[in-house]
Amino acid sequence: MTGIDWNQVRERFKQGGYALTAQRRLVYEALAQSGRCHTPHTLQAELEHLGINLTTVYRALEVLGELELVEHVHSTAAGHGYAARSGSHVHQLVCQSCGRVIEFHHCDLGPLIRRLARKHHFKVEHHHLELHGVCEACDTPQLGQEGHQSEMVRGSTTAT
Amino acid sequence: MTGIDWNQVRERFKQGGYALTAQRRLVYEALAQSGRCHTPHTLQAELEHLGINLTTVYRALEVLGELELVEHVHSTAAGHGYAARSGSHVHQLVCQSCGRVIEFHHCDLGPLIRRLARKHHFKVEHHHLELHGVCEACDTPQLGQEGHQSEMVRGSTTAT
DNA sequence: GTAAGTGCAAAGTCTTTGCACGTAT
DNA sequence: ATACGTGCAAAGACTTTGCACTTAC
Repeated sequence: MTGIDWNQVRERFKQGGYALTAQRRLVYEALAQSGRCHTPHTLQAELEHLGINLTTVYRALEVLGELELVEHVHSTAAGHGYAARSGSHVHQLVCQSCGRVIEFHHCDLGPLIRRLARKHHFKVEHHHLELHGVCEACDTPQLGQEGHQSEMVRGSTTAT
Repeated sequence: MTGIDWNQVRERFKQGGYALTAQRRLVYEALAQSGRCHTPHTLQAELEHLGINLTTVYRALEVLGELELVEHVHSTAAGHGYAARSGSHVHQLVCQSCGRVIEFHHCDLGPLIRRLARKHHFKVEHHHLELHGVCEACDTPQLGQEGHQSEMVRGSTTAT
């Protein structure tokens, strides 16, 4: 259940002029394989045993963001974080309970955008759409314990 | 060009159990009359001459947010900030150049949300939509200098 | 009159930066 | 071989908290 196209990732790094280091690969892998959103902190915690520094995680996320391999998510419940992204025009369904992220591409906002642009003489350049709610697993108690409960949500409970 | 319904604001405070103090009124007024998004920092700068503390601005914004009088905006260009909001289901057109915020209410996302909900068995509870671009004034150089160029954008250039 | 709000200063968080060492190309 | 990347520690930016004083209701 890996699903990461490393050749494509490698290519993306090359054309961006960045080196594909072990750390950057690990950060991306952790994000992509979890299928959830993470904060720099939770990613670092997950990669702790590999000796990866928090600073490195921040820097890796910055590079990955520039290469459009990860996306900033404003997950309201769990604070903000990052999630792996698959394309250039992507939106997310974010589970407020476990942080799971499901991407979708067709938002059908064209008509709305054209209407608003005309009405307000506003040149819309891009948009950000996020849907928040509860995923199937979290909505079904019996399925709820399917392993990795949100690292992210736990992580944000720093010192209550 | 005031347009603030103080009776409604007063009522909102009352039903929320908060006191409508001079400071809270000033913070809301500054936000609403500017029609732009601001950070706590820029708001405080604007209210500096009235002796309003940064801490107070933070606390006022928290209360105003709870009363749904202000909204958190993830304005990509200028960082994140707050903007006055008029209702309970609002979206924003944010000018990346001057921070101007234009609200709109009809997003027509119903069909999309139902489709995604069905497909992914996801219970969508709320959504966040923000459109970013360039407003008429900023797109028309001659009109560009219509007074208050973004306090916010300037503000974020803290120490370069 | 009393509970709630404010200002100030201090303490936390979260992020970024400088520098010497390590490593991918 | 060399420019780019990493780890560590320290600095910076942003936000929250404690406490005495003030104010709205």
